[in-house]
Amino acid sequence: MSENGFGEPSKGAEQLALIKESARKSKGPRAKPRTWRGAALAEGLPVARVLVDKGLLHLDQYFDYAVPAAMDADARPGVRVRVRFGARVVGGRREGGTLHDGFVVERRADTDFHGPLAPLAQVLSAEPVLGPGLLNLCRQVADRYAGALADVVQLAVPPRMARAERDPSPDPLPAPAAPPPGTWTRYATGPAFLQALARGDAPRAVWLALPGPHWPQELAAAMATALAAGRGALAVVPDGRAAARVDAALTALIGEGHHVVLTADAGPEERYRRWLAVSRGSVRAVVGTRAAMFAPVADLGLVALWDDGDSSHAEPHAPQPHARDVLLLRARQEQTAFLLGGITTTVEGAQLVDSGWALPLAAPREEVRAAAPLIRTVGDADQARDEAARAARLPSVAWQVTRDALARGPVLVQVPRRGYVPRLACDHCREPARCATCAGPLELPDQQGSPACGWCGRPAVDWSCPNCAGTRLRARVVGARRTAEELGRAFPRVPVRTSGRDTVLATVGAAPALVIATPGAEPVADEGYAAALLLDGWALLNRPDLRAGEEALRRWALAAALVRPADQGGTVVVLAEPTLRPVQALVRWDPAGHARRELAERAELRFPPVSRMASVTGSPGALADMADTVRLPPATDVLGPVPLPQPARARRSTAPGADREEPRQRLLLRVPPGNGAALAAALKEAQVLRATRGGAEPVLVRMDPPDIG
DNA sequence: AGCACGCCGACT
DNA sequence: GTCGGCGTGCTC
Repeated sequence: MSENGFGEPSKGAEQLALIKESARKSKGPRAKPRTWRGAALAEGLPVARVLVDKGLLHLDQYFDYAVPAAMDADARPGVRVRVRFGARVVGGRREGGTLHDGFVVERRADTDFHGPLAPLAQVLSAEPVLGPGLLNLCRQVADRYAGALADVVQLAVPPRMARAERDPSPDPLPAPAAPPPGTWTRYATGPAFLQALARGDAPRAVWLALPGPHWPQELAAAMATALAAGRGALAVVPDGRAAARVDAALTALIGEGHHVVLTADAGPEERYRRWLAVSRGSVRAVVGTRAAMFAPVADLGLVALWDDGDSSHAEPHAPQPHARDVLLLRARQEQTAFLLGGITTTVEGAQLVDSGWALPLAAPREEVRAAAPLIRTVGDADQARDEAARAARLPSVAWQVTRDALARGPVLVQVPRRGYVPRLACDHCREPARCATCAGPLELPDQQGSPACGWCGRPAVDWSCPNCAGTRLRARVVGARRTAEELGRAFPRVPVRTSGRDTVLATVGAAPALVIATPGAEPVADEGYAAALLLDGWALLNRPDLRAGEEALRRWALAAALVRPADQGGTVVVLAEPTLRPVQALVRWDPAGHARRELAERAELRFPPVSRMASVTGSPGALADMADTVRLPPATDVLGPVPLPQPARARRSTAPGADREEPRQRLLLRVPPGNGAALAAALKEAQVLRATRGGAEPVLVRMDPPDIG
């Protein structure tokens, strides 16, 4: 092995001969590695199989590179490297080619590439960040979503921070003692689930958490039990606030040093430092937000996901994997326990139970009654009878409950987002009002202004409802700030706190206060809220979305779960029709029943998640070409194509020529249960074919699109 | 995707 | 006679 691997004369001559030989087209699948330039190669395993970091489907394969002797020690599987890629052969020389990042996935003695190998340009770091387990997971996620491996790896491996890498990680602590079951005893099968974890088994449960403040401790106890059994544990939660609560609970249970928190607010370097501690096996428990779903926990024994209905669990970057699916893949691949918890249950959660893969983990009825607040509804009929409501935007029940509760503690007011810009609907039939010209939503731009289109800005003159021919408009939602002002005026001696998009409060004290919050930004009250007003009733339910009911129930229940139990006077007033299914589910506090009924309905209508779906988006021509190319599984339904409305985009089209773009259309593909993988594979194959063929316009493929009307 | 090779029209 | 159109094909 030569110290300086490059340019040794005798070897250089040999290489030249090999280059000439290669021009004669060598045969046989196991060619000995040959390389350009006069590099001395690593002696033992001179070939590195490299995943080149280019998110291109038709380059979704490994490339072999020669390992210069000088890089032999560092170029281990999993390390980051830089390689020259895309060079051309001119005469006997390689020219051009740009440097790309990549990962060594394997060291080999030989290659099946029929040609001379380019050498690795550089080993960026000797840290093996993409180990076999993580690589395998990324591969499965890429396949599941018809995406490119490199795209998934980019989501899974954080960017390198050299300083964090230099420092050693702490020595691993011995496993902590198993915690007592605590409030898990409130659930029928709670202790049994923990016992199975303690034995090192892999129980799987869909956990309908009781309302109230205990879920972070319960989640932490499950993790600590897995740790005590000598296994690792991973919990993914929707946001930093939830992560902080589980972190605090875990620290209280087993102290510091056993776990890390992986969230964005730690900053990139600290986050990478913690990630390395996990990757190096120093720490075996992780609490984090979405990206933590890939955390390479050693000997994983439990994966948990909290509130899988929260939209932040859907990764926005290609191929847009959902944390629930990634953790399901991990539970299967790594043979771990699985805990899908929430105040409500999604249809996907209900399906895991329905299929028998997971068991329901729920509390008996009397525990629910002891934990849930009293729910009161105010429907349209009540509001019509209520003169105070018409004058003052809030029904008198809400005023009474608020006044009453403010004597005992804080009151939470859940208001819809969007400040002062209420959208408009037909006063008679409640159909959302749309612009006659562009079908955009009609809005009231300011308090005194006249209604206008939110997309094209045209004023709505002579509006009439296409549904019922009504001519009067009403505000669909009351702006958050306005409600806050009104309530503040009504209770002048009570402090008003607001928590929303820009300023999210984590907690509020036990003293009387009005806490105005948008959905998802509700602070936790130290001793629970005395009452909650849920004011965004039909704004939530009116959305043209398959999940509108589930999502409304989820947001209401999350807010209601912060209120004291009914026997301590906890009351929730929800402004919504009491006959609607999600409203009834809230009143009876039966989110699991709601999810089961939604699931049954989806099954009947052959909607996801019972059937699997993919959407293909592009110009009409490109879609037709894609349809000709793809070899779909036999039982595929092809729905559409339908034109896709282009909201937002139309208003701020900055790209030149954006407006002469063809209208985009969407094709939906639906397969029966069990054919999702075949559909993904077929779409990926067609994408590769089309991209390789050249000249074809790209289309966007998305598995399990979340936004189908 | 980039990037270069390759085979047909209007220019010094 | 050449410069250059972007069709086609490859990237270890």
